[in-house]
Amino acid sequence: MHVSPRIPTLDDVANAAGVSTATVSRCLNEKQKVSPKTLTKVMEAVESLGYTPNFNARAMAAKQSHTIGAIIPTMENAIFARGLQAFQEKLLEQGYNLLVSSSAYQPKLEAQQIRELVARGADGLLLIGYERDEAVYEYLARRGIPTVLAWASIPDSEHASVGFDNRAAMRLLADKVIEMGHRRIAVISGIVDGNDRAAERLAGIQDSWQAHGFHLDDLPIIQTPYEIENGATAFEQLVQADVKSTVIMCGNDVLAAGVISKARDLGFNVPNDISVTGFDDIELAKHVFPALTTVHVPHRQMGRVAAESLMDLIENQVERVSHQLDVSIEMRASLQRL
Amino acid sequence: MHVSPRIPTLDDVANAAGVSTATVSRCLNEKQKVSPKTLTKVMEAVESLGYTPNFNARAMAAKQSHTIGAIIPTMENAIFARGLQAFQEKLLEQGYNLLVSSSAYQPKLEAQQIRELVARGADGLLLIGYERDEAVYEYLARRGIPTVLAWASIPDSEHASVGFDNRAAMRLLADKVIEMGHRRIAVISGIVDGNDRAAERLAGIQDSWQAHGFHLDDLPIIQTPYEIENGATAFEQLVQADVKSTVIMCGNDVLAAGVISKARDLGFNVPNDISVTGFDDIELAKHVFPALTTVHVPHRQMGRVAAESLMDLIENQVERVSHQLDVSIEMRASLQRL
DNA sequence: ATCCAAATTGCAAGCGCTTACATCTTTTAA
DNA sequence: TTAAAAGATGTAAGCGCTTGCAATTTGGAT
Repeated sequence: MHVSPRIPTLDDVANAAGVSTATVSRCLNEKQKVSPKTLTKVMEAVESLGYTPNFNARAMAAKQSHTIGAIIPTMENAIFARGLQAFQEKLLEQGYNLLVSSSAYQPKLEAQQIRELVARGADGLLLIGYERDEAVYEYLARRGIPTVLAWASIPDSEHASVGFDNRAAMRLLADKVIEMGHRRIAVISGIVDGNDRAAERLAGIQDSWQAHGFHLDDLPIIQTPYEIENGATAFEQLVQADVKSTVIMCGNDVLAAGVISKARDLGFNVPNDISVTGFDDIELAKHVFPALTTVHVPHRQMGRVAAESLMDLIENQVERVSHQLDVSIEMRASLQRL
Repeated sequence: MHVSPRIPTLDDVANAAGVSTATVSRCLNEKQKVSPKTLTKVMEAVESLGYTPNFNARAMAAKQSHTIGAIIPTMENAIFARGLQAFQEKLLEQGYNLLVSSSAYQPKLEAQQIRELVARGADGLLLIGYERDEAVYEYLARRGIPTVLAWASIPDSEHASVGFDNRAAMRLLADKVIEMGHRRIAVISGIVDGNDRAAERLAGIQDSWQAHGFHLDDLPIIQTPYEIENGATAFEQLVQADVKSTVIMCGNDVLAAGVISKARDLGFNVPNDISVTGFDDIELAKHVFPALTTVHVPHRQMGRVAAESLMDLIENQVERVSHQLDVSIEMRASLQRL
């Protein structure tokens, strides 16, 4: 179908401009090392030939790709969108490109994609959370790939990280819920297995619950993947199982949105009959009805700081640092004093 | 910081296994051309060295990357998520990888990212919609990059496409709205400029409006970027401008969700006081209250078919084809008979 | 004019892999 | 037993670019 068109190379440009490939390369990468005259000449040739540098060749020769890889658990909902957006913007400022892939919350897939990105020559990596096979970290260390972990705060300081304490944050919210008089809480959590953020959030609720003198056996918990539909289903199960709670605490806003939706379908008035809380404070949280009480996460700041940290690791070879960001409780109508 | 660890190469593996690099390469790519004995030997070496092929080198030598690039207008909301997911799944089945970037609805940025992906050696491209500078298409043609356009049906058949007729679909919905007795419609559209889907959807409403004998001057229209917050704001503007409409037709579900949210805040009962419609039928549509009447788009099918078409273009060098998929109107509670 | 440092350029060696082609082994069939 | 076919492996030439180093030019300063 295609007539295999000849794609212009550095050589072509060099010939057209009557200089060596080295000079052309310099025009493209270190303009200041080239005389203005030559620069013009070369750029004209580039222009008229429609030359675009071959990325693979460039990365191979230069041994760096100016590319950062990020692997996020999902693109299906907006959880990571804003943070990643900020991350990318910051990277672009520094002349780096971002390659994103999604692991669908599957550690195996994530490991595979890490290798893929490294094989593609990523100069650095952004990973979500800290819980993963030790072999993965070893691999990264062996290859010397600067990596920052985000969306979580890391217990040990073995890795660079930018995030917040999911456990403490959720505990804060749970404390507030209990303070407001709630004594029958049900939890709809994300799948805890292989997801440290979900696990910590759940633990935060449990911490609070126990600290207030309650027994873990009296805390109903459903785990389900982060999807709006699953939040709805989980709530329905709770109702069918005749669990009487005054508040549903959800592992994130997406689940909470599902709960609110289903609750209304089933004739519950939120928050009069039952309160609901979320986590993340994604855009949706303000727009469900009633507006969602949730934990506000500084997504954009996290993305920005993560980018800066990573740049530091890569370019300045600085030591790993961990940034712990502050979160806050966003009180909205979905949570009512009992 | 890093001690620049030595990363194993094909050569290392070859030495370790006592064979030539060519043989190792064959073990990795065309096992059947190698004796079982050598294969084992080589694979062991690969294993013990922790070898991972260098993607850039491979792509350069083989002149193909087994990588497909996709540029979508936004990752911020779920509009493209499901379709892209299906697209990727299909690609993986065929041994291809997907590189995604987002153009933020900016044609300039899209053009730049197209070059970027091509420079990275993408074997093919998935683009959204058809409206773009002719120069871009020329560039693609010149480089011989197989491309399929999705989420729209293409008027001419110059390009391969997989999508649906946004205009006809929206017109169908508008017809229904008018049939249900609505005579005062207000439109909250996406930004039409540089977005053919948005433009066609708007045109679809106008088609219907005029076909029913109304005058375009009597059809209030607000254009705003696809964000939930913007839908809310736009509705507020409509109210403040004292536009009395019985239904708000939105360019997509995200805008509609914002409208529903703001309408409630302002004391409107949807759909009793005012009806709302969307487009896309993303997951959220079922879960807002009242559930959103919208145009159902077969996202997953579109993704799958797009992948198949692209594979065909690339591997079988078949001619371009256009697939037009069927959409349907999803009647839900947000639209009420007048 | 003359010389030297600084500024420009070119040369050529890779970067890590694939693959056409040549070479060497093994198998098969007469 | 032997020659030809088939199978397995090796050789080496790139793929398109960057970059250390050498060669050349330029621009003062003397």
